[in-house]
Amino acid sequence: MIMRWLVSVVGTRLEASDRPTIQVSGIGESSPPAIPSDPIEWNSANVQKWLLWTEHLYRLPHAGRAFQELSGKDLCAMSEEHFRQRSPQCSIGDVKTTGGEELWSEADSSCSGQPIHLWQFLRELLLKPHNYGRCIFKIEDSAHVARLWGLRKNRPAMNYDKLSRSIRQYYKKGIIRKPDVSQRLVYQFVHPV
DNA sequence: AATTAGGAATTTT
DNA sequence: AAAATTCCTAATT
Repeated sequence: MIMRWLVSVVGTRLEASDRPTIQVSGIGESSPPAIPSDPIEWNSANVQKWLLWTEHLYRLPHAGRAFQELSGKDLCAMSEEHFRQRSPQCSIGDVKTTGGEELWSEADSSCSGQPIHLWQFLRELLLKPHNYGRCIFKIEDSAHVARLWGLRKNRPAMNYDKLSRSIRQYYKKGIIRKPDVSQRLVYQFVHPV
């Protein structure tokens, strides 16, 4: 549950059809350190590491300390109420219940107020559950990504030439950079240490 | 031929 | 005013 909440705050999942467009590469995975891909298998140390890292990277409210001794299994099983109880500051995600199934209202950038930023959009594309912590990515189909971005921004003339220029504006700001071994179409989110 | 890197002007929010 | 877009030149892969 909390996992789903974090994902919903942090970004949306990719549609299955869009998956091949942006692909996380296996190069230089620095953080977070080797953690089982399935949260269910995490021990409390793993949970702690992941929470702190995620909070830091995505500037979430600091709630990690409230979940100190929890295992991954506990964390995944945690309900919204339990979560609020532990961490009153974080009551962002709205939950709607439909026939027992909880649906997280989109707390992602597409409906929360201000215009979406390019880096947020890219992050959304990257934030599939299995991609926790991977932040070096390769754009497999630049034209496709540009098209999607143009759709999201209502900018039909968008192309990779322009999209990449916008990404380059992030170099100075320290949001995205080229990885140490620069490769075509490969970028890296700068994660705070 | 496609991608990268920035400068610079302009537009959008 | 910040973030993106548009357009462009030059260099690199």
